[in-house]
Amino acid sequence: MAKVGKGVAPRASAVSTSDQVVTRIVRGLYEGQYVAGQKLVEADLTQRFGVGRSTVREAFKRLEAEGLIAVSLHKGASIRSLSRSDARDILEVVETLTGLSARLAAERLSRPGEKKMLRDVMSALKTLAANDSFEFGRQRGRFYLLLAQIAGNRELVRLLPMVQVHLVRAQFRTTSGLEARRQLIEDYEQVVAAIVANRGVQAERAMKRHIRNTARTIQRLPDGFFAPSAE
Amino acid sequence: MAKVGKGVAPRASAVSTSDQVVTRIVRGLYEGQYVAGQKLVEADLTQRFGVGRSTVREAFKRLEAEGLIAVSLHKGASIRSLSRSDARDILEVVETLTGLSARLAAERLSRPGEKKMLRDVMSALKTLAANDSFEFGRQRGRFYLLLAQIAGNRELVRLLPMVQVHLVRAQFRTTSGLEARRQLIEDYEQVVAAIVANRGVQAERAMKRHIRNTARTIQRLPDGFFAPSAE
DNA sequence: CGGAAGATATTGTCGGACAATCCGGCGTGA
DNA sequence: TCACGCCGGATTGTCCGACAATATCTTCCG
Repeated sequence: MAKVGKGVAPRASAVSTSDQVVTRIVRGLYEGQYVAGQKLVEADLTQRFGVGRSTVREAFKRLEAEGLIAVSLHKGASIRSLSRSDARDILEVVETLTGLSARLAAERLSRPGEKKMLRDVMSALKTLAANDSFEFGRQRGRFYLLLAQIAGNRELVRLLPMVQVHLVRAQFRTTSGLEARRQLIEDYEQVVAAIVANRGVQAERAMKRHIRNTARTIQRLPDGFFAPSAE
Repeated sequence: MAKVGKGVAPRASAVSTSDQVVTRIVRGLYEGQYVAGQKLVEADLTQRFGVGRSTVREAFKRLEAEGLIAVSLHKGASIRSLSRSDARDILEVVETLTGLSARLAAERLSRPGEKKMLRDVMSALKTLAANDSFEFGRQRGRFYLLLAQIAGNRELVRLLPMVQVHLVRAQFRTTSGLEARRQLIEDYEQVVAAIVANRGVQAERAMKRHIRNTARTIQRLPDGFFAPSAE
């Protein structure tokens, strides 16, 4: 064991530079800084972030594996843009994964702090609903992550953020009006109520219903919102 | 990984060198060439594969995002080894995803060639059951991929191979005796039967039951097969 | 025998180099 | 005018070497 010496500095640098690049790009996505389909030029990012090209390329590899960007040989990286069927496919998967999350969370809710965390996230959502769109999106992501954590399934924690809720959100963020947010919070309330009552099946059903409603709303959008179908 | 689509394959060279490295490492996993927990040293792989270090590092990034290896800062990459709860978590997720796959495949089975493909994969599995363990595993992966394709959900096609069935298989391959393979084929037969009969719910139930059985078998293994729990 | 100081190995990141490939513009011919 | 093919710049894919930061091994001393 290494000499611990004085006050252990909070290891802020437990993240590699390429991870930081990933974070910054994802944040840019959330902030609407990138448009679906937009190209990401290596030289551009190396300069903007002040890092080497290898670092940017490693970040690209990870973002590609996570489905946030598309990289084609000799043509470079671009923000992935979804066709109508892509959106449908993704939301079908999200439906089952978040459903599983909700069910397991209800079945395994045990530690006392967890109920409080749920309440906190919900109240934060309510506060933000009228305000900033960006922070509301972040908080929403935190809600899903919290469910996965309460569910006690690390694979869900790993997979859920990777499932491109980012992207769906980024591409269709413009549509989430104030009324939609009220509906969303109402849906979440039902899910949370079922979870704290340890009713797994009910929580799963409520969550799936919510995702299906979201999917229906998105599918009603005109073609202009989607990339041309790849089939 | 790819190479399953239509007959026309004009993109023979649509793979970058780092993708080839990924493929070779995954193949090595299937072949039992790597042990869970084993370290992957960059210099070693650069020499063995005759590629540059950046290429190997990019391959690592992707393998890490897919959950096949674990990379920690300044300590390098190693084949991910699963604790008992990791295995449980992964199989819970696999259960819902393959269940969804089976249900959608049953609901959307339409093109006539698909029934034939299902039959072909099944007969190939039966042929291989008594023989090579490696090829059997490959064919098994092809079965799941085929279901996702028939389901017509590209996100499933993208996610399923990433869900580390590889790893579960690599780590617990030794346990899959001949009797287990017969049982597996029987389970698959039921799934296929439900799919060609367009009975979605039934197909999903059969598939989930199969995965649960697999999980139960794995959980019965002694502690020595697992990495020490990370909680 | 334990543990600390030093030596060695490995990784993280940068910068440069070069070939392969893509893309946009230009000229030519119909 | 339009189609087509060629050309040159821009961008990517990959390799190499360099160096600092960190981890791991070795050795020596009390």
